[in-house]
Parts: sequence; structure tokens; C-alpha cells
Amino acid sequence: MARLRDINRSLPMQLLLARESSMSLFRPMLRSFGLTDQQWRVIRVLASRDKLEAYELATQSIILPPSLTRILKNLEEGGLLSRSSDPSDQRKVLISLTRKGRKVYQQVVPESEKIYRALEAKIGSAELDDFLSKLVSLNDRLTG
Amino acid sequence: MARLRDINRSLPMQLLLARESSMSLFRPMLRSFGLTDQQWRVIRVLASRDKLEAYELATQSIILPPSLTRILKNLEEGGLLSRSSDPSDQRKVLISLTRKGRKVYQQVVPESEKIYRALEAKIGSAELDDFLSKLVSLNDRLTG
DNA sequence: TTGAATTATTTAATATATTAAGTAATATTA
DNA sequence: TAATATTACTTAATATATTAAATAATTCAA
Repeated sequence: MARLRDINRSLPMQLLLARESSMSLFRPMLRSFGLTDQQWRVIRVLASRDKLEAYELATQSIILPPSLTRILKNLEEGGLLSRSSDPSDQRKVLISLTRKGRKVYQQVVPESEKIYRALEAKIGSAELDDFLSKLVSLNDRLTG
Repeated sequence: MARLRDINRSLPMQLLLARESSMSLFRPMLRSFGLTDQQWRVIRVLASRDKLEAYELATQSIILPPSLTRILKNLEEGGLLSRSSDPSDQRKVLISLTRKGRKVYQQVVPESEKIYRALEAKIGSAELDDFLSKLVSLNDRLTG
């Protein structure tokens, strides 16, 4: 009887487990700021940009466009971001953080870095760097 | 002004990207069998067991109990699994695949392995093995 | 230059994620 | 052993994921 590879030999399963394990370290902190995982991804992507169109924002925050629509609505209602339409292409929606949104970002950053350093301590700084390089390279080959 | 580490230096972000990139290879095949990602995780965990209690099933398939409740309901309605209560502890629900569920599993396995081999070809078999070992070891340290 | 593609986003419908609260069965303890 | 705590699961409420379809703006081609 044919059987599937063991779960600890399955790349997607182990990636899911690692994602969940690592995010669970950050989640309580994000919730204390009233942010979901996805809302924080949107905010952090926007923080390094002036304005960004929705499609690019969706890609970079790894959120599908239909989900992003709702997330933007909620963040906009919370006053963390604003939308405007691109004058040169009225189909596009340009999104940017508000002052309040940038302030929240500034508050989260040090807490996030604190947790990241705890993660580094747990894994080992050199090993984490090495792993991350391999992971980025894997992603290049998977998406490229 | 404090800024967060770049996204390609963020472990959780790169893990999410890798998870999505790799799963996207399998998703169309699973959909062609009428299965969601989560339903397939449940089925593959059950396939190697006779019966399994819900909590263990949730843990191993990386699904939270409230989500599992609905997923089990849908799979049960589709005739792929059955529930019974543990005689020695009436709180527990024991879940097992039906004949139909095992048949679906048997049909998916070769298609899944086919895709996995294509993935191996894309990444390189030795590199994938090496990466997977490091990933499993990372998970041990994160969850342990 | 108009009608047919294409693009960017939203809407809709169903499924899952997350947190909190509820329920029933079992285990503990005073 | 009755009151309390714990365990296993479900329900509820809100948020996100996924696929398909709809809408509006733009581009392309005859």
C-alpha cells in the first residue's frame, strides 16, 4: 500500500510548523497593540514606503487581493492608513500610513526586535543567519 | 527613526513565503480531488493511524481545535472519515478514515509524490535534504 | 476610433484562523 | 464524596484565505 512521505520529510509541513512556531512568539505582543498578523504585515511593508499600490502591497505582505481589501478597510477605519487613487491610472489605489499608523509602527518595532533577539538566542545567532540565507535562496528558486 | 529588520532578514516572513510558494505547487492537484489544504493534512495524518483522538489530530495536522471541528464535520459529511467516542473517556472523540477516505488518500499519494519530485528537481535533491534537516532541527528547538 | 482584451480592485460565497466562552466528562482535593 | 479544577471538545464572533465572478479603467487591435 503506497504511503506518503513521513511528515518530517515534507517540506510544506515543516515550513508550516516553523512558521507557526516562530509567529507564536510575536503574536501576543501584536495582539497587545490590537493588531492581527496580517495587519502588521501590511503596516511593516508600508512603513518603508511613501505610497504603494494595492497589488504591490498584497504581494509584499503575502496576502491575496480579496483579503487585502477587507484588511485595508479595517485599518482605514482604525485611522492607521489612508487610500487615494492614482491620478495617472484611476484603477489603482495608492495606500499610505497615516501619522497614527507610523506611530503604531514605531511602538511595535522595539518590541518586535526584542522578541527577535530572544529567538536568535534560542536558535543561535550564527545558525539562524545561516538558515535564513538558505531559506532566502530556497525562496528565490521557488518563486523565480 | 527606528526601523524593523528588512523582510528578507525576517524568519517568520521568509517561512511564510516559502510555505506559500511550495504549497502552491500542490494546491491545484488537491483541488482537483475536491480537497482543501487542511482537509488533506487531516487525511494524511489519519492515514498512518487506526484511530486518533481529536486533540492529537489537531496538533499533528497543525490545525487549532475550533477549526478542526468544522473540518471534521465537512469530511464526515463527505463520507471520508467517521467519529466515535472513546469508551474509556467519553470526552474524547476518536476519528478514523472510512474506506472511502483511505481510497482518496491512495489516489492522492502518487500525484503528491510526483509533484514532490518536481520540487526536488527544482531545488536539487541534496540541497533539499540538507535544508529539510536544518528545518526539522529548527523546529525541534522552537517547539521543544 | 470603437469594440475586444487586459488590468486593478472589489464583491460574493465558502472554508479556515483566532480568541473567548460554553458544555460535558473526568480528575482532584478538602 | 461533594465541591472544585481540569480536560476535551464545541459554539460563537470576528478576521482572513481561497476561488470565481463582477466592475471599472485602461490598453490594444482591426
